[in-house]
Amino acid sequence: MATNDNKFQAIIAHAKEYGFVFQSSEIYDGLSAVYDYGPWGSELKKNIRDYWWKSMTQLHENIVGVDAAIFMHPTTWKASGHVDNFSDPMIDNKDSKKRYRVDHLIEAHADTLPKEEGEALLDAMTQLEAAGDFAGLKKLIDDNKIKCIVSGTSNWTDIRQFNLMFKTEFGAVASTSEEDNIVYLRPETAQGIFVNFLNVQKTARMKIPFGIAQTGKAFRNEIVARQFIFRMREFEQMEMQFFVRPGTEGEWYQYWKEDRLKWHLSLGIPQDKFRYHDHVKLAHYAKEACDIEFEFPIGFKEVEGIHSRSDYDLSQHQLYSKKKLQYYDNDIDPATGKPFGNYVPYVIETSIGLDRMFLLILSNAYEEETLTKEDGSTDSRTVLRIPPKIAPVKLAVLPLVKKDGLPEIARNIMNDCRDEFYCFYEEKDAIGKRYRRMDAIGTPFCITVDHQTKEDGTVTIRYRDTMKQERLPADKVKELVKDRIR
RNA sequence: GCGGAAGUAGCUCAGUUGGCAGAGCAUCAGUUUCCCAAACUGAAGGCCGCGGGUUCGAGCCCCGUUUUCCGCUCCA
Repeated sequence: MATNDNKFQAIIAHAKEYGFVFQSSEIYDGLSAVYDYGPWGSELKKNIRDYWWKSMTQLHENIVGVDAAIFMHPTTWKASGHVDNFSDPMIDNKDSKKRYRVDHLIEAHADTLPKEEGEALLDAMTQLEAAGDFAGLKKLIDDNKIKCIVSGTSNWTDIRQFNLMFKTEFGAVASTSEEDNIVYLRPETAQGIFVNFLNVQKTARMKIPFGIAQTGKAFRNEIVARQFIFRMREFEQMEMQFFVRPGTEGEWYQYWKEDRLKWHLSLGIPQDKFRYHDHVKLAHYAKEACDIEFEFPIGFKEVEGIHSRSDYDLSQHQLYSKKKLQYYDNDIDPATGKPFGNYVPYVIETSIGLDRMFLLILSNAYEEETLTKEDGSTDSRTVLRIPPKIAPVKLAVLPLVKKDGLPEIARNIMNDCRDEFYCFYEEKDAIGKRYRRMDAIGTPFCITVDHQTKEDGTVTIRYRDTMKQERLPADKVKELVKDRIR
């Protein structure tokens, strides 16, 4: 475990040193649990996103995309349950360090009292809650001598609001009734899909079963921040909501559970680094749920969730918006011989954290390799074995020396290739050093232009993973790289 | 949120009893160099985390604060 911790620290240091991930606002001592992506990090992140997007939309005829706004009508979050379920006052016991929801704490105490006293206590709590009177609630806890079940003491902190969602004000001019103006930064992207369900279904003429994909930022006001980009206040999700006929959700859940793991394996990540974690405790709307977990240096952790969400979300929006969110199914039900007719579709969700996927790729790619040289001495190199198709830089073009016309030839090759994939040109320092620098950012291919190039038009191609070299005609380079990054 | 440890150049670190701010690597400019972190010359790079105190004098001692790391807690 100690070595794995070291590996995690090494990956974080490497990510910073080579321009993948920086702490946000670092010159102001940072902002907790917020990170920025640097030159190679933003390229890698974009490539992961593009690969996911393409495999979802372009390669599935029955999945289309949307790009919904981060701001949504506040009622969205009442319908989804985020406002009521995740904005409760919290209190900590100073002795046991145990944190409670205030209402749970008081309700538990009320259960131990005679019926009338208990109800009186709950009435008092409800009134104070409605008034937002935290001091009053604290006094209620003190007056009733409510104790922590762990420590058995009444040594409580002040009551604080637990805010899952970031709040901000909508409109340039402050309103007199501030509640009217509150909007939230979305805590998940899924709701942008649900509220657009009919828009997408009608305009793209989709027939069930079909899916809607979306990538985008989401925001959660969590309490503490650790574990680098694994858990962030601002993060990016890649979600797909798949709408199915009620009764078929079980088979589609199974389908997506398997299909999503195949996607991960298609990037060449070893299967034994993954496992499913089936949820035993389900959310009230869920029928089935599982996580795909990856073995990070900090242990097996969730990367992606597959959830069978029933018709909960669409039904909730139907209820709150008073708009029908139903689908007319023309297919014939073999049981009745008539069309299936109108219904609220069931939903299978696949939801993957882009930042976690980024960390997965980095964790799997990072290696400190010990090499034995020809003379028997040992050397080390740090290499990122990023799958070529998502590597930030695909090809480095290197003149062996920066004279004798070699840079000009290299520039021509570079210009020929840069339209097709990301290329990097460098003529500084010895060739070995340049190879190692490319290893450190995960560039899968380097070609070197030397004096022989001037005679027969061939260059050396050097492979990142094996460090092997071979010669090939310069005009074959583009096709070779294109083939390897498919 | 609680407890512990640490913040000196981009990175890794040294800094004597409290007395001129240092090294290696990396960076940049050159010279040299025909295939795996080569050599040489030169340059640049610092509010010693921040604020206060003690002192003739603080990177070093004292207090506070902040950030990071480790452990616990939390994580719909």
